Amino acid sequence: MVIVAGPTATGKSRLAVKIADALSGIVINADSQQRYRDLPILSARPTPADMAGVPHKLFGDLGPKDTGSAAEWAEKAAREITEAVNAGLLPVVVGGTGLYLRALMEGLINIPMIPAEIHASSEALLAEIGHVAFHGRLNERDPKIAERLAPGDTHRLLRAWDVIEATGTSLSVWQTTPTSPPLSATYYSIVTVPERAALYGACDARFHQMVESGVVEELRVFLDSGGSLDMPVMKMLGARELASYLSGAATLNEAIAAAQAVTRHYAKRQVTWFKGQFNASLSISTQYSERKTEEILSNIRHWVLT
RNA sequence: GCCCAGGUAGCUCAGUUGGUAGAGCAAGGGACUGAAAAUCCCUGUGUCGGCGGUUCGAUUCCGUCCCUGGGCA
Repeated sequence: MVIVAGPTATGKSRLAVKIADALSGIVINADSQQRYRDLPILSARPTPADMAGVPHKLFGDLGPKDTGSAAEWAEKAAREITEAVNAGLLPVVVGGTGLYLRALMEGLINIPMIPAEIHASSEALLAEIGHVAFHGRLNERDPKIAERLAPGDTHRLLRAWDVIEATGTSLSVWQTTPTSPPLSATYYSIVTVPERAALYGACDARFHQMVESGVVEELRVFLDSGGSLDMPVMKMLGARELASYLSGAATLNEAIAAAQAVTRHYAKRQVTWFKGQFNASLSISTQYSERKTEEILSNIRHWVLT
């Protein structure tokens, strides 16, 4: 299968469609936020026109209150991939969520599901005693993992606590167990990493484009029809910023500038991830553009043959 | 032309009772093993508007000039 990865706003979706179109494939989403059914403009989900007759999977499979996870996604993706291959189609997985791609390509450590009550009590404890004390407690239970975690690192602290509570074994021990991917496959992976100024320019321009396409109205309608700020969808970049405009706390221009800034920050984090955590078959050092299509396709064809 | 208030980091500003300066944001680097568009960690030299003067020493005091905003003519 083919993987198209890279930071946001680099033209991954268009490239994926080109590849799928040329090599009779289907596109499978590996972007955590584009899985949400709501707010398609804000998540930069491909429009029906963008999809250009190519089948697209795992776009919009989550409701606004759902929380996805890398492992759960990887299993779904593995099913879609198997199905596609059985139908004689080339799976083209596209997205910027690095952890999702890792879960698919390498697998995650095989820890049993944490019971919801345990996670809830971990959260309650953290809320009650605060980060520093919580980190201290973790250090008593599981010093090996605690020393690697910053006291402010909410998610990882909770995860480590959940794991020791639910399994009695340190997450650091679990992390030494071998991982295995949900399916065995070979990958041709492409990563788009443009030079910084171009990347940021693209982020800014794309958010501007979203405004022209009606994101503000999209969010207004969502919030007016039962959506609220504490739902998991609202971690979409720009959601809070635009909401503060809608509530009158900021001007539109301020909201746009703030949303562009968080988008840039995210893109930067992605660059760091793909640089350090992802080993690509082909790295493209600019935005994707139509002119590169032939070269990329011939690389893929060559890979298929070998 | 006159009178105020300013001119300090990319931006908004603090500050130094004279010993060459620091916050927020921006920016840069990094981490990442079932919330990942999440969650974190690290990084602050800049002719303190220009030129003179006083002083051992001036970003700080004095003079002058330039620039910006406001007011009066």
